[in-house]
Amino acid sequence: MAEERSTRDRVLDAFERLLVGAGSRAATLDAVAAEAGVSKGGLLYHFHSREALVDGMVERLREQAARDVELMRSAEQGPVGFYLETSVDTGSDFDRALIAASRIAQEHDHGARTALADIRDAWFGVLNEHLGDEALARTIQLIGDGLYFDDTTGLGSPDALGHVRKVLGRLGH
Amino acid sequence: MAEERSTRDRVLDAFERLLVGAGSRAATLDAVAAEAGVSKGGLLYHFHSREALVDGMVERLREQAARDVELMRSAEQGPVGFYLETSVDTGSDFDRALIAASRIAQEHDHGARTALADIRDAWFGVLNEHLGDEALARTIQLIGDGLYFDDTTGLGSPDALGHVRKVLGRLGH
DNA sequence: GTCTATACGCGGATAGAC
DNA sequence: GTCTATCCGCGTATAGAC
Repeated sequence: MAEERSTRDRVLDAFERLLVGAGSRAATLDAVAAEAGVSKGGLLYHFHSREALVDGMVERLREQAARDVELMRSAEQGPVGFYLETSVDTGSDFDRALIAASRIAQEHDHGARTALADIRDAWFGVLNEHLGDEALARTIQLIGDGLYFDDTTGLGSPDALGHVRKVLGRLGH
Repeated sequence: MAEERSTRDRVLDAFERLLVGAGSRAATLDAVAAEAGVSKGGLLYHFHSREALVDGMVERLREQAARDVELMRSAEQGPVGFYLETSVDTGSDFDRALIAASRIAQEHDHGARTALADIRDAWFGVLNEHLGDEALARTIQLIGDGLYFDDTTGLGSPDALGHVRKVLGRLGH
C-alpha cells in the first residue's frame, strides 16, 4: 500500500510550489508552513533552518532525477522525444522540483547549482549517446532549456513544441 | 560631451547587478544603496519604494530594448546571427537589464512580465520577417532563450554557440 | 512530532537636518 | 539631493509545553 506522504515531504512540496509560483522572496518559512498546513515550529522540527530546507529539496531532486534519466533512456518515443516533451512543464513533481531548484541556483547556492549541472550532464550524456552527434545533442538541449525558461517565466508561445518538431524533422529526426 | 551617469542610473545599475549576481532576495534596499555608493535615504529620494525601483528598471529596459531591436534589424551579420550572438551574455548593459528583469518577472511582477513578453514579440517579429518561416523563427528563439537561461544559471557548455551554428548550417542558414 | 510564545535582527519606509 | 536617525513589521530561529 502506498505510504502517506510524510510531513517532511509535504513541507518540501509546499516550498517548491511557492518558489515556482512566487519566487524565493515569497517562500518564507511562514509562508511554507502555512502552505504545508503545519506550524512554523512543526516545520522547523524537520528542517532546522532555511538552508536545511534547501538542502533537503536538492537531495530529493537528485533522487527524482536519477529516476527521470532511467525513463529517458528507455523511453518508447526515444530519448529526444522524451526530453523535449518533458521540457515543457508537464506539472509533474520532478518538473516542479527542477524549476524550484533553478530559482535557488540563481541565488548562488552551491548545492543547487551543482545538482542542476549534474542533471544536465546526465541528460546530455543520453542525448549524445543516442544521436552520436554532439552539436545536435547540445542544440536540442538548448531548445529544451528554452522551452523550460519560457514556461517558467510565463512567456512562451502556444505551439512551441510543434514548431521544434517540424524543424527537427527537416534534419531527419 | 558624454553626461555623467546620474545617481538615478547608478542606483538602477546597482540594483541590476545585485539581481543578476545574487538574486532578488539579496537585492535589498540596503544592499543596493551600498553597491551604488549612496545612502538608503539618498536612494529613497529617487525611488520612493522598492516597487518604484522595479518600475524604473523596467522602464529603462524598454528603452534599451527599442534600440536593440533596431540594431538587430540592420545588423551586418543579419538578424539571426545578431540575435544568437547577443543571447549569450555579452556583459552589455542591455543583457544585464534583461536578466535582472527576468528575475523580477519570476516573482509575478506584471510590469516585468509584459515588458519581457513585448521584447520577445519584437525579436520574433524581426526573425520571422527575415526568415519567412515561423517554425524556424520560433525554434531559433527557443535556442536563444536556452543560451540565455544557461548563462544565467551559471550552467552552459563552452562552445554552445558553435554547435548551434553547425546545426543551423545544415538547415541552410 | 507538533504546537505556542518569544527573542531579535533585518528590510522597507518616514522625518527632518544639512 | 543626500544624509542620519528612527519606526515598525516581517523573517529566522530558539525554548519549552503538550
